[in-house]
Amino acid sequence: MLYGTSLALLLFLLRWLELRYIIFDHALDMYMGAIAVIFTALGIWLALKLTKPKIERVVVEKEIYIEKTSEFVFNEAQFTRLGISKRELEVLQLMADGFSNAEIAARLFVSLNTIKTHASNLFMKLDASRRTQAIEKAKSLSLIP
Amino acid sequence: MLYGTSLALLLFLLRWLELRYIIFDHALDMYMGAIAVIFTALGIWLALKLTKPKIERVVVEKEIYIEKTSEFVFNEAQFTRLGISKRELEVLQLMADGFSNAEIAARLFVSLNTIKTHASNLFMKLDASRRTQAIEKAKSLSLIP
DNA sequence: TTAAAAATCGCCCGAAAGTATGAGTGGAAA
DNA sequence: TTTCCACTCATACTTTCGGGCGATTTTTAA
Repeated sequence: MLYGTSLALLLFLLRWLELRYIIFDHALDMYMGAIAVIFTALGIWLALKLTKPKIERVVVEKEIYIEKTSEFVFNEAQFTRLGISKRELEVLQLMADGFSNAEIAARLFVSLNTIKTHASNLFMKLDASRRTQAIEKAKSLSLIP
Repeated sequence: MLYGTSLALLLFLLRWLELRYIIFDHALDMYMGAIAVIFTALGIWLALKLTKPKIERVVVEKEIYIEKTSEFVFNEAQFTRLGISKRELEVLQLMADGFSNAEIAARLFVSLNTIKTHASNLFMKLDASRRTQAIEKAKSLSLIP
């Protein structure tokens, strides 16, 4: 056992000496190699450190539900965009409330024909051909509650 | 002029010689430097080539406002209380969507008269005399969205 | 199987609704 | 002052709606 151990140690020593010799013999090459490795590492490090990260914009759509019970907010933008007049809006409102042209006329103290004209203009502006369509559209545009 | 030119040339020659001497004198250093530069470049190239592109995720929150059509809950109670039939409800829905009787008839593959009958029955049951009124009432009773 | 309910369709007629066109008035802006 | 526009009204005509009535055929449920 002792013999075996010493033999192994000797062998190790020889190996180490051999290695040292090789290293010594090829000192320049090793030096070059070391430099190459080190500077390669430096290059990698530099590249990783100094490259600008590619910015990726992730749009997360956050849905916000508006309570229908929340009080009606009139859409001024659509109102002006469509060029609807105040009087027309009144008529539209009353139409949506289920009044007939005659009833609207009476309520606004104007003639039936006037209401018809307003209605006609409304239909044009709202791109509708029936009062029900106009009401639908107006509601979806938040022109009326 | 000739004199000036030759003087300049001479100066250039001297400079060149001086440079060569320096290079020769420091050949090893230059060599090392070149290796360092080359391997640094190699490292950078390696890093850029072999690493996944750095991606920075920027989360942008976009708020989307959704008209809370909040899960329209059909009012079964009112539906049965008023004795409205399924077919009538269909007609009611299409009326609310702004379709004319003729359009509804075409959509449901029945005659115009049939739609008129359904409409008539609806008006009775909803205690309305106009389709706009019927729609109003139906909406308030949550029979349609 | 049978009665009730629902769905289908027809016809007539008057009342609304909607179209097209023209025109007068008053207030605000240019 | 003139021009523009919202508002008003009218006539004439077409289309759609809605009421009233009756009828047949499915479906559904007792």
